[in-house]
Amino acid sequence: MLSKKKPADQILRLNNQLCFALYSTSLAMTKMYKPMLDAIGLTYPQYLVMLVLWEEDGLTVSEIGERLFLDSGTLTPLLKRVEAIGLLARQRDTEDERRVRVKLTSAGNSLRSKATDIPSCIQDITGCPLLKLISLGESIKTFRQLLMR
Amino acid sequence: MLSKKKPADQILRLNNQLCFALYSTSLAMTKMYKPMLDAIGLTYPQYLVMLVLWEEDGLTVSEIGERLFLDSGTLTPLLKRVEAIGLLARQRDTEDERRVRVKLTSAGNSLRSKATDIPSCIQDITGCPLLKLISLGESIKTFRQLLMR
DNA sequence: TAACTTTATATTGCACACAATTTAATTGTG
DNA sequence: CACAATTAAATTGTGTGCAATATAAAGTTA
Repeated sequence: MLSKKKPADQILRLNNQLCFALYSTSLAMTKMYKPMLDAIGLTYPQYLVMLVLWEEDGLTVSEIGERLFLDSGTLTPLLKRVEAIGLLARQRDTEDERRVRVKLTSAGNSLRSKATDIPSCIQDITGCPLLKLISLGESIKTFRQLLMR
Repeated sequence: MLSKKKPADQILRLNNQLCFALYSTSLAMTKMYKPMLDAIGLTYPQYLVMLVLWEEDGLTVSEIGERLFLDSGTLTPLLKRVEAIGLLARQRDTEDERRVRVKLTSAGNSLRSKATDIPSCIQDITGCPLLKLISLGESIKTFRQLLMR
């Protein structure tokens, strides 16, 4: 009968599985997106910000951060770059001068139609059935909830 | 009856699911690891390099890169930092001077025992059954294979 | 209302990721 | 053997992530 405790080798390999699987697959996903995002002039995190604003425009920096789980140290310079390419405008909230509201420009709104084609490419490239992709996404999000408790 | 084509809203939200689930969960995982890795003085990518070397010591930079899916632009400075804290040594291969072999120091080897405790913390923190974690890891790795074809 | 606390964003510094280029060593070819 | 082509790392430059700190506005309290 085998020992109940696994040797360090196995434990460290097991560890390898989930955390490294997430890490490496996330990077691989970003690489797969890159050619498509290059075509519309965005990086992946910038694309995420646009997705958020396409869902709800005029959010503050921290509201965007809540949705993407990113803080101002990441978002402020990122938003400035997206502003520099003309897709959004940042302006202090007149109600509360501490807040900065982020609004899409017309160019930012127009870009949405070009981005619509991107998602289906995951299916094309991976050949993975839609339901499988959805199911995997749900499992990962459930796990994220557990991690962030 | 509903239209077969989903509106852009839904498509862009769906897209949100898998790619953003991976991205945000990977970052959440790294944050969860941070206190444990701080205790042994490593960042998460540095920890990955140590995992690789604990499995097989004396690899070249590109061999480490193949296992982690990282290139020299990422690894060279990272390895220099880990070398600076005394866990490994980088030396040109005498057979082929283009290659740099990375070998653990005794401190690097000793650290292994301290790292053994880390993996089980995922189970403790998430309260997720081991088999579920393994299964999720396998699904993600399968998907990674499809992405990297 | 002046002093203190909290809140929202910005800044700074460090460590990745990665594309693109450079440097140096090795291999392949005539 | 000379020389072009290939290979392995290193370097450079840009863009994240994030901790820690700074700044400034709003809210709170004595």
